[in-house]
Amino acid sequence: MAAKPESRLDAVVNLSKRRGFVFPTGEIYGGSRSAWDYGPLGVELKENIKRQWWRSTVTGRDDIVGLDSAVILPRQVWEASGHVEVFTDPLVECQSCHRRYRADTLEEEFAEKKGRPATSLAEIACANCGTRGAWTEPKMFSGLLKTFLGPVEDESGMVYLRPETAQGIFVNFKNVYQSARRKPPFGIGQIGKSFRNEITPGNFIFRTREFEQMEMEFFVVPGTDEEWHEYWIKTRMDWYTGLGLSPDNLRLFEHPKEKLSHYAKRTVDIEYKFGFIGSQWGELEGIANRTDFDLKTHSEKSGVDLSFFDQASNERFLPYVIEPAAGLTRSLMAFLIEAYDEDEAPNTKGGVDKRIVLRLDHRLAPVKAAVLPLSRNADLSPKARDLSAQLRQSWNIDFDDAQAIGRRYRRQDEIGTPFCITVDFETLEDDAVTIRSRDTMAQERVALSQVESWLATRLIGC
RNA sequence: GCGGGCGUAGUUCAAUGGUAGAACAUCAGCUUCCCAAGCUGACAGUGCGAGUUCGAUUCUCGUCGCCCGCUCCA
Repeated sequence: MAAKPESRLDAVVNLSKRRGFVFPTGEIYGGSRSAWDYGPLGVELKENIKRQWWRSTVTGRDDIVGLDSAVILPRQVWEASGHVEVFTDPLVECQSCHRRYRADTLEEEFAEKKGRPATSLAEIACANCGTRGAWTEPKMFSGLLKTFLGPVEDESGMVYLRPETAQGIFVNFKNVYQSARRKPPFGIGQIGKSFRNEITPGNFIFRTREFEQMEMEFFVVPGTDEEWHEYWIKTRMDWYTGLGLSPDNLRLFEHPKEKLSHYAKRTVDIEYKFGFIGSQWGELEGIANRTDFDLKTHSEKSGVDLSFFDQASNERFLPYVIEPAAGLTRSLMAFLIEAYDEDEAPNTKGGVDKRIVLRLDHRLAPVKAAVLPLSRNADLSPKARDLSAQLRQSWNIDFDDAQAIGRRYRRQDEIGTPFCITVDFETLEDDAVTIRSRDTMAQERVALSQVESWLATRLIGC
């Protein structure tokens, strides 16, 4: 492989394509920049990330339960939540220099500067080229994706694809706390796809129109919200570092007050140093204090009282919400970039070769172990196949008997497989195999009967 | 969406107005083969569409996609 990775990011994109982690969607028809497809290894990695999130955020706790709500919700949900309004901006373009602006922003800025509202856009000059009033007609741009339900494609059947999974949680708030017998502080977690009509998708899988989120809404007693917010910022940060992201590549970004979302009192992003051209850093997760905005607006608009009755104080209250909202596909990208490593390994010619290793946490590795007969051989192959069939009951196991053993090790290194189990000619005599570790390349002789328990103690949490 | 750049096997590159070649990768075979070994062979490409032309991968236009810069980014 003639590799000339200009950056870690490029190297990871290259590897992803080559080894089947991520493919461009609809590639044979020229592709669609809205999304990416996850190949055999990518889907395993993605499932592993989900599993870790679900365990740490839902099933591993006694104060959080799970939910899987629909992608398409009643239209009123998005009208109530404010998304229909906030996601729709009137855009105009300067016909002289082609720069685009939000029409409402232009008017606001004009009013601020002149101390009076503009009579029309014609009065406003382009900040870029100075041309006055050369604006195109304002065009409404909506960040929400639409589709139609029912037999007729008209306004009445128009529905939105969810731009966040959170609203499915809010509208089910009462269902969940009653059926699951919960009271604040408690949370509801959900993993699923969301859709946003991004103007500029890009940076590999970083920004796509179809993406996957891991969101949790944590409902708390008002007044305790700020404390819980801090708790979740720390807890979520620990999750990323616990699965291998270096603290050096992570940072917190506090949203400035004036730029907060329509629902938020305070938002802190966890950012990862992706190495993009320009800003380097990209958001992995936003942790927002959504106050009681959502429950309040849904109570008002639906007519269903979503407040919670507290028997101790004999009062009803609307819980505040702390929301850690993580981008699953973004974290997948971060884990890949973090894990990517090149080191040197001796070759048979007495020199050294570059070795590409994905140093993924064992819990995230798509393949946990590979069973490799030293040689494709009537004695070794069946023995190796039996072993892999046995281990496959517990883990995702690869079997490979093609080409030289050294090459097979390198192939497994490249996809982050923690262990390679080699069945060799001695195995026929001593019923033992060699287990080689990805990170150290060290080998250990283990009895066939002990292989499963040997792996089990090293693959805890997988 | 606008402006600029780019699009040749899986990857990295080459060549040409007369329908493309290499390396590495992949696959098959041989070799008792422990860190990308050797030998033999195989698969495989001009993003897509139209136009000009006797003939287009090459020229032109459109389209799709990628990269950079704007606009947007809950």
